[in-house]
Amino acid sequence: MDRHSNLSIGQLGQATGTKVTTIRFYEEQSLLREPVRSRSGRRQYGETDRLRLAFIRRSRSLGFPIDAVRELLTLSDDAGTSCTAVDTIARAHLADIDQKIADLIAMRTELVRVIGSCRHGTVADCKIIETLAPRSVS
Amino acid sequence: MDRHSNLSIGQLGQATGTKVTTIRFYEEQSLLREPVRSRSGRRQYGETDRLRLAFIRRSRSLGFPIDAVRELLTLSDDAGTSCTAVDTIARAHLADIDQKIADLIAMRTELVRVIGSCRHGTVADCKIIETLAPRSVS
DNA sequence: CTTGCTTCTACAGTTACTGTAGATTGTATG
DNA sequence: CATACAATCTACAGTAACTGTAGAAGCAAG
Repeated sequence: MDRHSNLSIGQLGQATGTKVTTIRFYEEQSLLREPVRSRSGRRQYGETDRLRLAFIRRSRSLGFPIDAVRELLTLSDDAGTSCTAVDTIARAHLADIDQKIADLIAMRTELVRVIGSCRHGTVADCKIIETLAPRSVS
Repeated sequence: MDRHSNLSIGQLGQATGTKVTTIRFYEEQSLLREPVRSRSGRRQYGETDRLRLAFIRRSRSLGFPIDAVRELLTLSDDAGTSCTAVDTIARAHLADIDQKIADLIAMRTELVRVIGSCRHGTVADCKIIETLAPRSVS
């Protein structure tokens, strides 16, 4: 009682903030499975598709390229994937995620500081550039 | 004693993990100022450019589109920007940043769980998709 | 002075969408 | 039931943000 909430492509788009064309694009890239079709050929989606698409969109907006999203999805998809493979993928992304979190917190802190100083009537000069330490390049 | 560390475009690319062509692209988009040129016409960069480019790259990898990066840069650039304007920009991005942080922490937690279960020899089925609550659509 | 690497401009190609055209279908009134 | 109007279909062209390549010129080492 969940598989077949039966969303049209338009409704799925609405529910996830995704353009209809983008959904078809993800299908073409096999990020989304080919959905069941109605007698007249229209795509029919369920709750699982909605969660999956929401995940894809969120990941993309966090700056993960399509290939990274694909990898993260395999963690969910293949219950049959070996522990070693899962571990490798998960670990690889963990380092990246930690870096992203640290960067965002630094940005956040600086923005809060600027907003605070604004509230007291002062235009603080924003040091947002300096707060992100340059990435160490191998 | 900082303005003129005199980096070539190649060195700047190295220092920030950016392709030379991408640097020229950012210049064209006025994310980077037009640099001083050597007598023979080669671009010469300084420490300020390096920090700025590092910031741009980091922001991009965090999923901020070019226009958002441009806005964040104006916070740093225009000491003359009004307090109201600064506050508006900063606040607008703050909400986005908080959402990104929450998403990344959720992903991180799930990855850590999967890695942990792997270490104990079990293949946990990864619930990473479910951890990101679907974005509420206005 | 030549060999080889870097940089230059200009433009074509790639990734990840986004929009559009023309046909078909589903549905909400008159 | 008709018919208008929105949603969907396929197919393909356009956009954003790079990325690569060609051909010419600069520079440093041997």
